[in-house]
Amino acid sequence: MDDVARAAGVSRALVSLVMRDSPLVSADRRKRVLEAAAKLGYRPNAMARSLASRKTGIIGVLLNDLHNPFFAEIMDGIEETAEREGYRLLLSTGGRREEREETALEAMLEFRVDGVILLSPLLSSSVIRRTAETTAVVVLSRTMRIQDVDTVVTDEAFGAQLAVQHLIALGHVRIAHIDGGEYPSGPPRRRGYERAMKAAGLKTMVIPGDFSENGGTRAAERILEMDELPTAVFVANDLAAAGAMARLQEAGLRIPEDISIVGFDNTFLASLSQISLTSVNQPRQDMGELAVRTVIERIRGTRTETVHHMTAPTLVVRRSTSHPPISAGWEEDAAGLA
Amino acid sequence: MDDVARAAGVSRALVSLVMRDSPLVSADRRKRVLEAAAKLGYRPNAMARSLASRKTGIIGVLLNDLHNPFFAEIMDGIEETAEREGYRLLLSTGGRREEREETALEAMLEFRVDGVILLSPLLSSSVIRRTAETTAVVVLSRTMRIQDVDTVVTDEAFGAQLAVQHLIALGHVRIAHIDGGEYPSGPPRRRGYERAMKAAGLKTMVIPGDFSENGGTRAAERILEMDELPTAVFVANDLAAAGAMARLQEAGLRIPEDISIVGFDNTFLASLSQISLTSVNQPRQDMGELAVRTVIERIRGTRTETVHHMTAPTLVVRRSTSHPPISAGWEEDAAGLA
DNA sequence: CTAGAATATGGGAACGTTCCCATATCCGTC
DNA sequence: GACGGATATGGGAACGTTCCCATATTCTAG
Repeated sequence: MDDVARAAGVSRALVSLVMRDSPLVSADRRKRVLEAAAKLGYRPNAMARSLASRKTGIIGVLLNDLHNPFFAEIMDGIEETAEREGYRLLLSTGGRREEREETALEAMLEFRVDGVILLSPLLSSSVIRRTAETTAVVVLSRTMRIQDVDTVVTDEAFGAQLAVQHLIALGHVRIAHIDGGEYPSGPPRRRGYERAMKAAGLKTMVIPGDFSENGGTRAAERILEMDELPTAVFVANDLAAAGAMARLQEAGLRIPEDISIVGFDNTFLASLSQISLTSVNQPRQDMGELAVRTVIERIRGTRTETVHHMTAPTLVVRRSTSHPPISAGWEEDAAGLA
Repeated sequence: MDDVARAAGVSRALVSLVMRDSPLVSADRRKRVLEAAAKLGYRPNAMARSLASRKTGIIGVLLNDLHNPFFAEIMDGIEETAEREGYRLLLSTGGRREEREETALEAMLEFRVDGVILLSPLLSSSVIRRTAETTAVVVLSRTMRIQDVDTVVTDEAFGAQLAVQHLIALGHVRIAHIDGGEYPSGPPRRRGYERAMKAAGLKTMVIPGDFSENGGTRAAERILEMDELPTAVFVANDLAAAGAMARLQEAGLRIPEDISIVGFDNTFLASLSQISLTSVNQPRQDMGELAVRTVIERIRGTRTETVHHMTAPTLVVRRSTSHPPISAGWEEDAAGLA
């Protein structure tokens, strides 16, 4: 910077003003400075800048898992909004291990990021709460809701209700649920299923599962052993739904003629033509955008009370759902199909 | 830091030594400093540290596309190796647009990262070459090979040959190729196919395509119009292969009984039980590791000549390939099967 | 013309570290 | 019991910016 100032015949302070394109500098000088900078290949040092200005203009994003396409779409929303608001992003990954997440968070804080967005963190809420005392923090997760920390969550139970209501509207009565176990998202999705079934006066059938393809396959086997098969299955996520579909088809059932399937998350998987799965969609991009806005409000001090945002999912209907089979024996439906 | 020094009754320099856990400080003082730091909630400022030490210990990674699971696995390798070597990562995404990639790269350079890894960059090679003049740069890409810049690439043509040789070994003779068009990876994969077919004295059949599911579907339609169907198809990537499979099955062909399919990239897709696709696998994690090692060599100055690493793919065989149908009429194969 | 405001520029002290060198302390040795 | 050599500690100048305030210059109006 000194060199540039010398080459342009001005002071360091003026170069600084030009580089931050302040309006206070005359066109003449600005041009001279820019030319000198270009000739010398000068590039401002972001470290020094942040040190002197006591802010970095950086929002740290802690991703727990790069493999999950779910986060990629959230990142789209985050990136776009951050760019528009003039913030830079510092991504970091926790590799699905709490301990590594902690190190990664610590590293971000050492960089004095202005704010942090935690995507489905594994971190304990005490660590998160402590961090939030000194830095702007937003937790974006499917369910976690931490007192005194801003959050953006999805109304998972509502999503599950949408799925079940869709099946009921098609005429289904025997609707099973392959659940997601005790992972954070499992319980709310199960709860939504139970609530919608009860509201319609139907009997619930919950088959334990997890969020893996294999879990779906195993649960499908338990369904095949049942005396009277369900005509529809709501599965806790798309991957398990794909596993269940494969197993049911292998047993000779046609989808959706013999049995309808609904998934959750509307991942890339659901859109594949081999699978074409009706699925609950979360507004991922919007969630990312909301997270950025929320953290920026904190950074700028525009808002000081804690806020909990909740986004509503929608249902994307594909070829894996239709009316129940006539042989299932409900007169109304049979009539409806004729 | 001053506060910590005061609280521990030592000098700032000593605190600095303790924080970098230098062996020169006595156990007694070290303990006092650490206690004071903990009590005051002191966290070293990474910006100031880098500024003063003139190095950041950071390797920047420019990802062009978070959605592509391909990169997630490369990142696994990169993360693990970087951690082991004591480097931190600064991730950034280019969102598949050259101009945004350029901004992102510029931002990293402003942070004075010690080195940069570019994953399948869209950047022009002149920009990359210019960057490499001042900073350690490694380009990890499927094909791009830039003069004077270190690269890690996959031998894509070799992968294609593996696929074709596998089909030939199974007894196939009429083997078609749905290609990837002019995207960087299209030509080398096509070339590998052609080379392997010619080496076996077989006639090539190339159907133009792209890397999308739809492209695969359309190409499959062209195959269905052929007078004599091929008994096997090698598709330029998994996604297009899935599209082609769906269309061929819809036309009543069984896979692999009537027609065998091979994909490329061995993505998550290929492993799904609905698809179970034989596919060419790239050693992604190793590629990530290699990229980190290569850039570190440059940073440390252990090596000054340019190096081009090439990694060899392997073939993962699944249920989408088997012997050609007997009705295809090649005596030897029929005999072999009997 | 000139006072006073507005506009541009420059000077120097931060920012929170590391690094180099100087100094203080402690050993064992002859 | 002084002497060299380790071993620990401290002091102060970097690092490359921004920020605050002072000063120089230009403009405007009376």
